[in-house]
Amino acid sequence: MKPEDCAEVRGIALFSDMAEENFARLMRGAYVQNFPPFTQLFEQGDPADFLHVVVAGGVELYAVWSGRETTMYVAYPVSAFIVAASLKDAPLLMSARTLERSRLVLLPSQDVREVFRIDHDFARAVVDELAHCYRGALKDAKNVRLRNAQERFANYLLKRWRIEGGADTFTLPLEKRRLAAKLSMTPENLSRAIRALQPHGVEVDGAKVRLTDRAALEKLARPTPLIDDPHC
Amino acid sequence: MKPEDCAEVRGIALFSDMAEENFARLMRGAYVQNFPPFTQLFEQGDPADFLHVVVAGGVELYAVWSGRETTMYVAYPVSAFIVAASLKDAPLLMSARTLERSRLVLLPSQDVREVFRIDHDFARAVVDELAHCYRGALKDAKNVRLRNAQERFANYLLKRWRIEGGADTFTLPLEKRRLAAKLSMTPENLSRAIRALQPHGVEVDGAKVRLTDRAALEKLARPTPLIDDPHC
DNA sequence: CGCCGATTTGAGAGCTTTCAAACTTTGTGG
DNA sequence: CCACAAAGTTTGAAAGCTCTCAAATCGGCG
Repeated sequence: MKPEDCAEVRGIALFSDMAEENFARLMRGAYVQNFPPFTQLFEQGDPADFLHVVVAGGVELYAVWSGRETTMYVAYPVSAFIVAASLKDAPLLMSARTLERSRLVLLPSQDVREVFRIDHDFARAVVDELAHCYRGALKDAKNVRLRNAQERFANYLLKRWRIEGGADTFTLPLEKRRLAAKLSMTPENLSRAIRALQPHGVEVDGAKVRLTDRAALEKLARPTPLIDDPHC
Repeated sequence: MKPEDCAEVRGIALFSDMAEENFARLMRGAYVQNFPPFTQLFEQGDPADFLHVVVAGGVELYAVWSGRETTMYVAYPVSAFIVAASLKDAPLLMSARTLERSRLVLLPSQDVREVFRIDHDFARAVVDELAHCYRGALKDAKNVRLRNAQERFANYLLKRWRIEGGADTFTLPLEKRRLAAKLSMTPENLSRAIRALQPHGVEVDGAKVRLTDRAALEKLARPTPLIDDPHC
C-alpha cells in the first residue's frame, strides 16, 4: 500500500478525523488494486466483504431485477461506497462495475466494524457519511419522481455551471451515455432533452456546452437547494 | 410526559440500548402531542428542530416541487422519522402531515445531538437506524425503477401475506388511495393493477383480499429479499 | 480511407397520468 | 330507519413521457 494511496483515502471526510493509530490499523489490512474498464467488482446479493474507496477512475453502481437494469449511482474519486452494507454486514443491494480504468482501495469490512467500535471520531464520521448518503438518496428520488428528463438535464447543466465557477461555456465531464444513466434516462432521451433545451439558451456541441440565456434556463429548470444542493 | 409514552419510545431499537440516564435526559425535554387528521406537521425546507416519533396514528412524508407532489414514505407506530436531518441540523427534505388522528413524541434536536455525542450505545443505534433508512431508500428506488405498478402491488400483497402469517385472506391496513401513494402510483392505477391481478389468483373486495393461487402470483411478482425484505 | 463505437433521429409501443363521469361506501341528520 | 351528502373507488378515453428498436449520422483511430 503506497503512501500516496493512503493519503488519498485519509483525505476524505470519512477518514480524516480518526486517530492516526486506528487509521494505520485500517490501512494494514487494505488492498489496492487497479481494474480495467468494465470490470465486474461485485454483484448484488454478495456479502459486503470490503468497504470500497475509488481513488481514480469511476464505478457504476446498478441494480438488476427480472432482466431489467438501472443505474443507481456513479462513484467518482475520491469517495467511499457500500458503507452501509459494510457496517451492517448485510448483503449488497447493488452490483458494481468500473466504467473506465480505475484504482480502488479495499478495506476489509471486519476491520472497519472493529475500528468503528473503538474510534468515536470515526463513528461520528460514519454517521455523517450515512446521513449524507441517505439524504442524497432522498434528493435523487425527488429529482426522478418530480421532474421529467428535460428538467433533470436542465438542472444538471445549472449545477455544472455553478461548479465550473460561472463560466458560460464548459465541458461535460462524462460521456453522454453515462450522463444519461446518471440522470436516469436513456441516451436517446438525453439527446432529445438537449434539443428541447436549444430554445432556452443551451448550445451543445459534442461535450462542449454554452449557456447563452441563463435566466431562461433557470425559469425552466427551477433549481432548488432541497434537490440540487449536494451539501444541503 | 406519561410513562406509557416513554415506554413506547424506549421500545424502539433506536432508543432501547442507551443508558437510562441519557434516555431520561432526552425525555425531559420532550413533548407529546396529539394531532387531528391531515394536520401539517412541517414543511420541506424547515429547520429540523425536533426528532419525531409516531406513537399512534400515521404520518405521510411527501415532497413537493413546482406544483407537483409525491409521497416519499409513510411512518407508522412506533418509529422515528427525520433522524438524519435532526442529527446534521440540516433543512428538512420532506414535508409531513398526519393521515389520521396521531400521537407524536417530539425530541428537541439539540438534545438528540448532545446525547449522541456522549452516549456511544445511542450513537451505534443511530448508525443502525441511518443505515437501515438508507438501504430502505435504495430498495424503494429499485422497486419503483425496476417494476411496474402491477408488479409492485403483487409484491406488496405477498409481503402482507407473509406478515399476516400466511392466511390466504386478510385485510388491507390502509385506505386504497394511501396504499397507492405508498406504492408510488395513482389511485386509478392501483385500481387497474387490482383488476389485472384477478387472473393470477387475487380477489379484492373492498379492503378484503383473498389469494387463491399463490404460486401464480409469485410467478408474476418474482419477489426478492434484495427489494422486499425490510430486514435484509 | 474505412471501421467501430457513440450519438442522433424517427417511428412505434408501453406504462402512467390526467380528466371526467359513474358508481360505491360512509357517515350524518332528519 | 331512511335519505342525503361527502368522500372514496372504479372505469373509460385521451394525452404525455419514456423506452425500445432500427436506421442514419458523426467521430476518432488504426
